[in-house]
Amino acid sequence: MEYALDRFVREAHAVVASANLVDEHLIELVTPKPNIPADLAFPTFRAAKEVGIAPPQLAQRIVEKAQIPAGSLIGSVVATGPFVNFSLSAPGLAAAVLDEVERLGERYGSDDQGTGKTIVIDYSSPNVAKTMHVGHIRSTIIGQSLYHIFNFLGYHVIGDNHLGDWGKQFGMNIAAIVRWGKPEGDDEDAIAALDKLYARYSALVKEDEALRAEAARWAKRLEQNDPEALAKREWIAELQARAAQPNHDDEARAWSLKLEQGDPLARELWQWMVDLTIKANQRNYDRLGVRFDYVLGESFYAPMLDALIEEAIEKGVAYRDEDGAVVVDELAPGLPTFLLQRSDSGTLYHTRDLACIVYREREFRPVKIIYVVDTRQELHFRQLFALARAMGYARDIELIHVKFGTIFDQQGRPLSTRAGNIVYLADLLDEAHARARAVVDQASPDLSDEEKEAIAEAVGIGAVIYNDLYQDPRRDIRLDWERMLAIEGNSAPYIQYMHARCCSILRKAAEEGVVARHGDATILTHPSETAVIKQLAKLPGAVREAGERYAPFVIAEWCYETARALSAFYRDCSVLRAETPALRAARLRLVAATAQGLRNGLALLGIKAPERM
RNA sequence: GCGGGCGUAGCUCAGUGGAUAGAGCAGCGGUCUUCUAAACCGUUGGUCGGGCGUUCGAGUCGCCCCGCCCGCGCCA
Repeated sequence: MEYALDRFVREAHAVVASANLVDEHLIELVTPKPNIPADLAFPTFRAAKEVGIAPPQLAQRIVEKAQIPAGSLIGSVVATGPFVNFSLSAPGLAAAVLDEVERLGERYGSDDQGTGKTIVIDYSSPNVAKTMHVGHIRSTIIGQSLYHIFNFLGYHVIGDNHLGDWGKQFGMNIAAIVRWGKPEGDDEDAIAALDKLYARYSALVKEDEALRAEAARWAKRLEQNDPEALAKREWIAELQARAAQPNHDDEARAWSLKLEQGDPLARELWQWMVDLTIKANQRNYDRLGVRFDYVLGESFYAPMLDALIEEAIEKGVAYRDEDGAVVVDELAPGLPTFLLQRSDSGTLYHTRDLACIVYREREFRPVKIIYVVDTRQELHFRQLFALARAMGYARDIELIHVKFGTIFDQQGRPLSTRAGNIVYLADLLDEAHARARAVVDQASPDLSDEEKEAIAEAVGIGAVIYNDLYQDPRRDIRLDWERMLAIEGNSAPYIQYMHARCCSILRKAAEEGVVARHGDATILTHPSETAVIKQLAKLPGAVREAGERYAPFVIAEWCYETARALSAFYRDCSVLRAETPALRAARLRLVAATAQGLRNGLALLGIKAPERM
């Protein structure tokens, strides 16, 4: 699709080309820094070298030969040293952009580049039988935003919540339930109880590990004829005997195997946990505006695994070692080996993820599969992608791991039940809501309680979402409530507030019976007006860039810049008390368009835009 | 040891080969009888971790160091 700025770039390109001084392939246009009074620039350095004249001379000659066609969006072309600087025609841009926004409405900024193509996004993917905590928020929020962005770019997007509902962790859960009994209570309570059981069981596993490690240490000292060890011979033998007994880890692994093999009790407990978790998570998803097209957990792929393991062996990318484990050796230089099957015949997550790729390829024929997963799993995905390719799968699919950093507590420690520093997602959202509510109560006491609640929810949740989307997600982050729930400065509430101000103006205009529809946009030439219009014009490009970079923060940045531009306009240009009725009408169109643009941008982030705050 | 990531203002971060490196927070000083003060204005604050190189031009690309984080076959 060609938007106003696309046309501007095309026209500028044509102007340079038509001077017949430089080759097409040497024409690269760049966006100047904000302090340069231009909207597009052609740096002539490389072309000048090719042509054999000094850059400033070349720039000068291009400008001399430049012919701006009638109706062009180019307002002026000047040579500034070695640069050819193009400026937009403010009236022309205003007319074009407002027209586009009004014509496309909530589709303004969308594109058709993805038409007919499918993208699968794998996001959120919490573990079953665990309460969702802040650690799950990043994948959920980034994934949902990417869903909106690619959808807006015209792709058919499939969102899949790849639940962690299989594997040894369920062996642990089941073993714990068998040992200590099935928790009672409602969904959330039962899951909280399961969290505790799991922690209790892992502690035992850790103890076992310590025991085996100690036994091994003494065995080694014994081998080396260490005097102390020799003296404690009997005690060591007893220690080794204890360590050699099947322990909690073995028990868990056995239960996970039983689960895979369809043991009725294991299946029943597993199903109970899955249902429980899906129900409990739904409330978080509803609050965050997160929706999935599929919820296919790891268990879904279980029936495919045996055949795939055989296939991997037949194709020579894997082999069964002497213990019976199926091993995949270096698929590429420096890529560590990994397993597809345990020596006790249980499967592993690589196996299930491989099956998942095969399934998605067959069912959805996507052009991309995007995994929104913690950066710590980088190696896993490199191995997985290499394996899929080595087996001949996903030849025409781009496999993409969108990585993000880990959340640590304020002291920089990992979040863990043992450290007791877990922050649950629901608690975070509640706190965000409460803080926003306090501000609403103070700022807008006249609103109904119902309206205040809705605003507090939109603003509080918006703040949380924005906090995860406003920057490049690769860095690790420290849990900081003040920052996560920020409602000032570069934050969702600021953007929402500017949107609400637009709505307020439009509401008052409607009350006064002012009609905006036929306002002449070409009279919007005040610098603050032009700045807002230029921002609006940038949305389509921001959406494309966000897609190319898998980076919602590009949209967040656009929203913030737009809100700031609106703020300056709000300060400099009165709408309802504009100097003339024509100006008032034109500004009303601009305000309506800005509100629309902000709504669209926020929607791509998954953030609501209340009309009042 | 090998692999990945990060390092830009006191703090959190933009800056994807171009012109004088930008925001927010925090600090300091101002602005509500005027379309919502969740706002606005002014101001303080930088050896872009260090070095060498490539280039007309490097925060950005390459190499080498330094620091921090993460990962590396029977967990996910």
